[in-house]
Amino acid sequence: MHDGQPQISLTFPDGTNRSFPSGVTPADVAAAISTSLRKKAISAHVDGQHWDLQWPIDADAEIAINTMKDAAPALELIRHDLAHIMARAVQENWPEVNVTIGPVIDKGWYYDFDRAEPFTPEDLGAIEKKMKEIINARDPVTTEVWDRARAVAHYEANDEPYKVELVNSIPGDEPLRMYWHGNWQDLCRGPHLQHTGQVPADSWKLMSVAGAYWRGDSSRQMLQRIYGVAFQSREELKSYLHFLEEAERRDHRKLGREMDLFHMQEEAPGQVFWHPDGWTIYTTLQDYMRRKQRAGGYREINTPQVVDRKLWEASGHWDKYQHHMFVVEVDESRDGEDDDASVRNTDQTRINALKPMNCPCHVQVFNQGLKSYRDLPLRLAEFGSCARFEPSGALHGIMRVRGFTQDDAHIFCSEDQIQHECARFIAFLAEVYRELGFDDFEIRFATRPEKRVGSDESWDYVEGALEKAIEAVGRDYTLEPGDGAFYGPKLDFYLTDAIGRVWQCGTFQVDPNLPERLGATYIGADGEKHRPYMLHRAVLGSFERFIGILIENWEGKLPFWLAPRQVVVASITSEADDYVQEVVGRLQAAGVRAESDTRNEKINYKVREHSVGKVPVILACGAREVADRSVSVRRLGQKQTATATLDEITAELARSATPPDLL
RNA sequence: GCUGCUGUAGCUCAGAGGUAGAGCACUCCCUUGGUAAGGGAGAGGUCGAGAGUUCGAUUCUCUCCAGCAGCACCA
Repeated sequence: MHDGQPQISLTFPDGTNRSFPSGVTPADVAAAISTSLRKKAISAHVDGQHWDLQWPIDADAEIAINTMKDAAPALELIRHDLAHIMARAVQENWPEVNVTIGPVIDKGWYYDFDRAEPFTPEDLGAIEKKMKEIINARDPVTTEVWDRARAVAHYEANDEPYKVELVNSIPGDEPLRMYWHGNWQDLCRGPHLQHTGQVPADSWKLMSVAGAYWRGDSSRQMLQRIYGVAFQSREELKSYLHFLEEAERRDHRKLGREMDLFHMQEEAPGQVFWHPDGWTIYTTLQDYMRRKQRAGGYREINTPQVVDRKLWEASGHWDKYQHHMFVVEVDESRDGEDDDASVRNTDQTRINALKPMNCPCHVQVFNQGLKSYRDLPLRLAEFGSCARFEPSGALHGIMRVRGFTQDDAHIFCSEDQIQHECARFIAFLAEVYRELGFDDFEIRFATRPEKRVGSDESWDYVEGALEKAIEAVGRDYTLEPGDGAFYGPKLDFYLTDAIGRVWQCGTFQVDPNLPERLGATYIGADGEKHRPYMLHRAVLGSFERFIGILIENWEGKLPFWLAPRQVVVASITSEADDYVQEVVGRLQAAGVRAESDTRNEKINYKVREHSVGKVPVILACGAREVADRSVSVRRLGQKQTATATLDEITAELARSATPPDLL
């Protein structure tokens, strides 16, 4: 900085500005304000861009200096520096390991390595130890801009092929930036902290190691990815680890087994064996949806499971979706007496597929008989059982399965009815979610993708209709440009569960394509044939997945009307056994799912067992209750008990057992 | 599908080259007990499937199946 150097003007968040020599760094700027700010500074925002304290500024700009009090940049820097510190620790422990990339992600970071042997949990411990040494060393972080040839030469000399590929893939007009932590060097966009000691020593943790493809491409090298989480304080780390434990406690696979709701087994991977209590939840939910849909103007239908390939060829699924379909070959020449599959007559083999979706079948229903514009909108609903051959690694409990049932419906309508049907659907979905205990949901609006069919005018119209529909019901949405289906835009509906996790359940998709492929038409007021639009829509998504979400949301303690076992009436002494049976009979007659427990066990034992089993209400009966025809009421999660007369409790529980739409 | 890990009693898990063990659950007996586990006894397993090495495999090797984590997938 000498006299005569060009000056630039920097504007601070409070609106004041000061002049500095061109090439000034945020570190200099902070120092010019105060020595304490220079010490506390971690990075800056220059014209909104996250800026390293060491990077020069050479034009007028708005500047804000960040300290650890600015949570967003602080977390980004901490996590990003930890990624580098981890990579350095790995290479110091195992110099032969190749480094690749290590970005910041939600809650932490990861770094991908190429190493012949897998990292073990013990290795993670060794890496953490080394990382702590690096942090304690308070190594200064320095940076330089290199030219491409130097960077390539450097990485070729150091035998780092992934870095060479990265350098070559960075656009030519972007500067290549090198960073050093002590002697360790990495190619990095930055920014970074000023020295490794600025990373909090005890608010991060290495979590796991797993495989990941180089550059996310399943045809390329599988690398080893180490995940870490990091926060600004130890308390935040602890509360995150607590959240993970909470999620584990709620795991529907564990609760499903403990509550005896369902099981799965090797012979039918990705498919659910529902037990009586689980099926009670399922049918209660399905009965509810059936009533809601009937009241909402839908007509329920049912269509075949096994359908000839001809229909799938016509719908386009055979081309685009075949690898996800269960294909069934049937030898039509067999007469049913020959059970030897090896004597199949291939000339007469007919190829069918289990339906992965209901839409083509629904068009078949629409296509029967001539439809008039007066029939529109025609809302056809089906609890459609579908089979999809999901990749084995994608399966997850009852949440991601190969056999499932959707609360599916297709609305056949004219173009000018789309907006109204969309608004009507959002209101319908909001009511269902609210009644099921999810008060809030989020809408994401996915618009036209690069690869698509249909004219721009048609996309303009349909996207406009959806947007107006969302506004008409007074909802916010987030835009996801380019994420729509190839045939039309869609809305996806996300709900948030009790511990803040977000689940996509509902969907609403506009489709002019399938009616065209399958030749759906209706006669308009003008007497001519017209092509209907088809609106694919679901509220729950699939029953299997939604029940999984319900179990995890409520930690198995479902609302009374959905609880499979609502009441257990337990005897305290065997002298109350007859009375217990009478109480159970009264409750069952009132529509409550009640059962008795007159086993030869103490009341403590029974209370514990049914509490663990998540039964919402336990009614205990001993000599006193028999004498005055009452029950002792204990509710799940409450320690104290209350006494109620048999009449009172029957009326109250009958009301609690009533589904929300019938109250 | 890919990488890694795992598969032993209904559940949770221990174990070792010489044909297996705990706790809970289950059955029976004693106990009639007032709100989260009363006491005793008993029964229960082709150690995921197949092949190989070995005198001998549930244990070691290979293949397959399934599960778990992540990645990829979720027109």
